[in-house]
Amino acid sequence: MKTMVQITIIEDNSFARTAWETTLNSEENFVVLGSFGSCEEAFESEALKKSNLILLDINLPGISGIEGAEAISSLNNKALIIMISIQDDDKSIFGSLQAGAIGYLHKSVTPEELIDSINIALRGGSPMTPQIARRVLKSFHKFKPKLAEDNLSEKETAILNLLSEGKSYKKIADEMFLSVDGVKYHIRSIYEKLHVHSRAEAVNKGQKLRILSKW
Amino acid sequence: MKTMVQITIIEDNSFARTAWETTLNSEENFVVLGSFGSCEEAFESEALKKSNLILLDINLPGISGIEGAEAISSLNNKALIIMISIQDDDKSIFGSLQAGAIGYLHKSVTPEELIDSINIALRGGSPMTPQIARRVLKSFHKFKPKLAEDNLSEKETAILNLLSEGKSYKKIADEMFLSVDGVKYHIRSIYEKLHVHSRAEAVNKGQKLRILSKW
DNA sequence: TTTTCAACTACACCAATGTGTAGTTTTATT
DNA sequence: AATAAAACTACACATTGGTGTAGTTGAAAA
Repeated sequence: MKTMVQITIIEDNSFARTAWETTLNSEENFVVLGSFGSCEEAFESEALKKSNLILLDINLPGISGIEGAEAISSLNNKALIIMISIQDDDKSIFGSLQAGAIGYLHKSVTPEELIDSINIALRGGSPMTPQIARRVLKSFHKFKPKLAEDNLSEKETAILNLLSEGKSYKKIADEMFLSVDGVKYHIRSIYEKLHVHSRAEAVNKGQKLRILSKW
Repeated sequence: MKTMVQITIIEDNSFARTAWETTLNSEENFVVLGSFGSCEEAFESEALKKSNLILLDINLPGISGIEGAEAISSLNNKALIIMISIQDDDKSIFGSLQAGAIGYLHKSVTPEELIDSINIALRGGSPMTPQIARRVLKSFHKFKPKLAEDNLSEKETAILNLLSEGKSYKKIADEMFLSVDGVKYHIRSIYEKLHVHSRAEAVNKGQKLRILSKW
């Protein structure tokens, strides 16, 4: 017997659940180990631990799909988690991805698409609709303020980076060949441009606006 | 005449360039407005400004594809930029996405895949290979340290979030029904766990480890 | 040339921060 | 019940940080 892909389904709508179950079971190398209407039920069985792929609905009674994904990935971090949702708001999408999901499908997937998606996941890919992909990519785009004046200058960006490393005014001054008050001068403008009043806030905003590098 | 999709190609390998050009021109609703061997050349022409889609190689002589993407998206932010690359390192991928690209293809794409990808982009999607998608999604996953001890407790996480908002010890103490020294007590452990010695560093690390929310 | 402005330097001052040390209460372990 | 660890509270103190105000300089705009 070939190596089977062992799948768990968690979805509260029983029609959808059984539909997927039969679709997947009719594939040669797929077995549905368990299908549940809630995370709570799933956790009582052994299916989760043995599965190498989990289809997880976002909208579940009790423990939500996102919370579930988090729990599952700490229980069995080898399992690939694919979320299936009717929502496509930022919270659902990014929450899921942060929780460890590697794919995000819309509930309207056809059986063929579902099977393709699972195969993509097994091959190391990330199945998702192009629209979701765009949402995700957008979150990487650099923030472009309307007015050029709102942009930090090169010097200011450099100082913000040093601030983010926790360096004191003195150290920054030394590194940038400025007086301590010169550093303060620039920091004043940084704070003004970012509308903040402390290093911590500035660093936070710098990250969110992708002024500070993230990788 | 139907509305044409106006395309610019920037790719230094002339074989690839002309191959794509002919592929795309043979499509009914695509026109290649210009194809160039470097960003410098492209910027001298009007093609870029008129295009609504740009295929951009990453490895270019002179101005790199990433720098080019940045320049192009500030010149013409309606244009959809699809990167085409043989590299798949983090710097290339995330640099491109940050620069404003909405898709990322491997150079080995077939003509059919290229056309499909362009259509996906035009429909508001983000064409990319499943493997690239996985890389991108991975960057969202929460950091999971080996030892549970290294994890911040719920209270610590809450405090770190307040720190990131620039709140003073006093304010945090009030909000969390603790004494100022109680807050300090927790901050000591936060700093110890994150190996930092200041708010700014802690916020920075918190963001990088995805302890602080990014959206 | 005069004016303007950005880029500094300088000083002052209080609030906030980081850290050492120590004591108390609560919670979990044995 | 005894003990240990975690979760605080408390105090002290040097350092750093944020901000107001003001003066200098050099380069660009009028």
